[in-house]
Amino acid sequence: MRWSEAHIPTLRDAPADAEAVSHKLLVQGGFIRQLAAGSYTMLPLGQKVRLKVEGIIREEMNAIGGQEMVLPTLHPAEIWKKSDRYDLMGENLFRLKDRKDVDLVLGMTEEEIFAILALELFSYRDLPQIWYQMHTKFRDEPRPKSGLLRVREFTMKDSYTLDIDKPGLDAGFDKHHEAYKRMFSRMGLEAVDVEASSGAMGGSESIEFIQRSDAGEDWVVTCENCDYRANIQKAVSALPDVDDGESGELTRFATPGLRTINALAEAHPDIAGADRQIKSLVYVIDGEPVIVLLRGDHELQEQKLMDAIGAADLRTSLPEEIRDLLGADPGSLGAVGVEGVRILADPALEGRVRMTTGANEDDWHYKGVDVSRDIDVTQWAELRAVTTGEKCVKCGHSLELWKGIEVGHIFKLGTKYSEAFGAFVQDEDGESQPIIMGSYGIGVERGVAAVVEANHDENGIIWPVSVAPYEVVITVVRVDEESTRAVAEDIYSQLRDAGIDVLLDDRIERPGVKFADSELIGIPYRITVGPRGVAESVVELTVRRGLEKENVALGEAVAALVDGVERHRFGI
RNA sequence: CGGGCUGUGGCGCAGCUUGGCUAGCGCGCGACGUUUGGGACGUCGAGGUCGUCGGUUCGAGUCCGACCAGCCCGACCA
Repeated sequence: MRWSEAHIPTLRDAPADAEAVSHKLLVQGGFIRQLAAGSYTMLPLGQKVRLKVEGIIREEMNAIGGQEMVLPTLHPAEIWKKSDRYDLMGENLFRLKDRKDVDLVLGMTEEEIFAILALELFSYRDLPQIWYQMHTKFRDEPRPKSGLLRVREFTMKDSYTLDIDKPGLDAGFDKHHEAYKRMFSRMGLEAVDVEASSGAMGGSESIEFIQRSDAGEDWVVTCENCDYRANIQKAVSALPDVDDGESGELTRFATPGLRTINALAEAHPDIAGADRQIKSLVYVIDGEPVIVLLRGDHELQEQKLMDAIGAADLRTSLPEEIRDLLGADPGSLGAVGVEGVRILADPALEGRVRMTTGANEDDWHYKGVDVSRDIDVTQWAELRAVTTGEKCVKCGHSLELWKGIEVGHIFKLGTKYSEAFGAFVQDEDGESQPIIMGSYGIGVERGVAAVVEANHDENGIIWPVSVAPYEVVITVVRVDEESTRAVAEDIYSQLRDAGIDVLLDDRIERPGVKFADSELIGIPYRITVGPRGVAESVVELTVRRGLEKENVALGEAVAALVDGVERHRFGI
């Protein structure tokens, strides 16, 4: 492409409120434009990158036997009602009506539709299958943000495995796991695979791929020593053993004005250090009140609570609801003797004695609480949030907490959707079995943004060759100079003939502008052709990463570029 | 949904407190000329329903109200 004929609207002034670097650089470089909150145009440059990312994903999906198709994004609401997700997905699901007043939704993921396609499978002999598409997904996000990192309309590669049994599912899952590692590495990411919560998708095992970045929204826990890594929504840690001594007598005592864990701990350090208190929280989960118990110095990880109950919706209780339920205000709450309410407790409380907790009467607490004796725990579940420095459950070394971008997520779904839609096949014995599904997603544009977050410097983007909009830019220093121009044109056609994706900067601009623009938009190789070099039969080769320059003899330039590009085209 | 902020040529902003007549600045854009190995300069020029609606006023970009949109901080996801 000739730059003079291309639409590459670079901007010198960045959007002032662009928080994420990728957002700023993609806008400045003329890759994307915002239309509305969470709605972006891919300009020619952006679309080229997107297509390259899709190409990598497609190659790796096909390599594991994936078959690409395209499903509708406009779905009858009825289908979503059938899988129960019409309600489950809440406000995030875009809903609309057609002219006949029929309820429709815009697809936010497509387990349902693929399960319906699976109705055409009848025998275990038809399995396994890996089906996928790359298509638009719609999500009415409460808060789109950070440019392409969190949007309402985006391209997702979503694939689904269909298997007759658990080993089949495991195999399909592992294939995806490996394919995902290759994809991310090929596009220039160092995404880490971590244990994750399955959330609203349903399913058992799940792994997220997280690219370390402060622009991200996910917190990841990793061990400094071993291979333990998990999303904070799932992460666990080892706690030092506690010796409370002998169980004692349950006793009420007055605590006027002491409404917080800290206040109580300060007033009664002997019996009520934060780690000797029971923190009692009241939530409303899917409409039902639930009491959540944690050690006083621990914080609740809400996703764990959702997962423990298999809940779709969660909120903290209102003060008046709490008063109706327990008869006291927050600050004096507890679960001792409470009946008829679901009580979840964190394992850090298991077996603890001589604990302190609220007595469900304002300004009164209990001491000498023996958890197993005094509290009727309905369900024990990992609920607390891991913090930095706690110890790894696998090896005992310290855990680190860091922030990243979720670029991919793979789930073992099970039979939820096949059962809902009746996707059964006959097994070897002629028995009808629900197809076991797995579901695997990658956000394409988010991937593009993550690449930029991970590959840039103060001058702009540094695209890996594998996803660069152009692999080489030829910067013509003096377009008006006949001989210079002729040399540039010659290199241009040679590179094109060699199959290189090349951009010829033939704009009538000063050199400084061209250098700056080529660095901003991040083309990995630049060949500078100017009268000075041409006079000596050399051109200047610049590698974007590091901006190191060297003069290359005219006759060798094309070969050097082709070699460089081809060595990095399939990943760095 | 709660909290904070913003809306003025394509982009980035000033003007608003203290209404006043032709609404400015930088970048970008067009023409001409001089320039051209790191974001040039001169001259001329094009381009704006001041987010929308309503109100106050002789007069509203400026004051008041409602609404809309966008951004940022908190609860969700590729």
